Amino acid sequence: MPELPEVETVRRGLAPVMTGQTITDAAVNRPDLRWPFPTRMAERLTGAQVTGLRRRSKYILADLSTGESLLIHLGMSGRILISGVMQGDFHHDHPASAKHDHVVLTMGNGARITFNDARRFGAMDLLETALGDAHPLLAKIGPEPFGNTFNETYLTRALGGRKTPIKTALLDQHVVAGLGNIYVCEALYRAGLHPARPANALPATAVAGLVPIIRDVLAEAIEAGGSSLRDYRQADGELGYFQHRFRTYGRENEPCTTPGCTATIERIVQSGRSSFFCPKCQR
DNA sequence: ATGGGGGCCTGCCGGC
DNA sequence: TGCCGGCAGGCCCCCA
Repeated sequence: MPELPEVETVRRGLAPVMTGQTITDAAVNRPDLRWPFPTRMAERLTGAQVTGLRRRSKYILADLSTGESLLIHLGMSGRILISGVMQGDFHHDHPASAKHDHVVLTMGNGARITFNDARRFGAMDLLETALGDAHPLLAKIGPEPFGNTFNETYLTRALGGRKTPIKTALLDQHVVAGLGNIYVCEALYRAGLHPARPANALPATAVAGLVPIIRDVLAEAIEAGGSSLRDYRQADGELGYFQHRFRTYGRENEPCTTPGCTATIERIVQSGRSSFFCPKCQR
């Protein structure tokens, strides 16, 4: 499910109900997700106060008063839902004991934080907060797209020498953090770049243009609460609505929406993933 | 070092 | 109604 905008939306939803609260109970309903949970995870979570919620790439990090941080990745189908507390004007409840509810945290304020993941490509781990990005899953991830180190100079170097298609390169988390299949397709459409263009053959102007385009598409998606396909929800149960602004993703055979363009969106497969693009607008 | 493909899982949808 | 293939927002790992 989740790319950077969806993960950031979930983080923002969790922050007000988790920050400053103590985890009074941790129900761990299976031994693993993609990998085994860390030893005694439930015990290490119970009684800990959540001092802050951060995001790095597509990971959520909950810093705990114990000196550890809970690392969460949603994989493809992971969801986090809040229940048991009033959320704004509405109370979104979550059916008790739903299928694939793998971890449920109960907070001191009564909130229940449920991690549900049908496909179990998600992950959870505990690491020493002081380790920072030294965790194996974080160590090799590229710069945050909204950070200063993600700029034209950096991107030129990162793409240089890479013959791989620009689509594949931008999907590579070592190049830039947080992009997934949807937002790469949308960014390349905005940039007017064909997804099969070799990454190392882009003109300097195209590379320079990608930096603000990537930031814009992600920022707009965050503002819209992410994109809701299939089962994605914000943590409060609300749907995101950026999917209504897709120009290419999932629009195979539909008309290109660029004013004056009469072409239809095409789909190709690159590195086993669908790429959607307009053959006239993207070269 | 780069890149391609397999594999991990479950669910859903369309076609027969 | 049922079965089957194809597809899905991610990413690690192995191989060339």
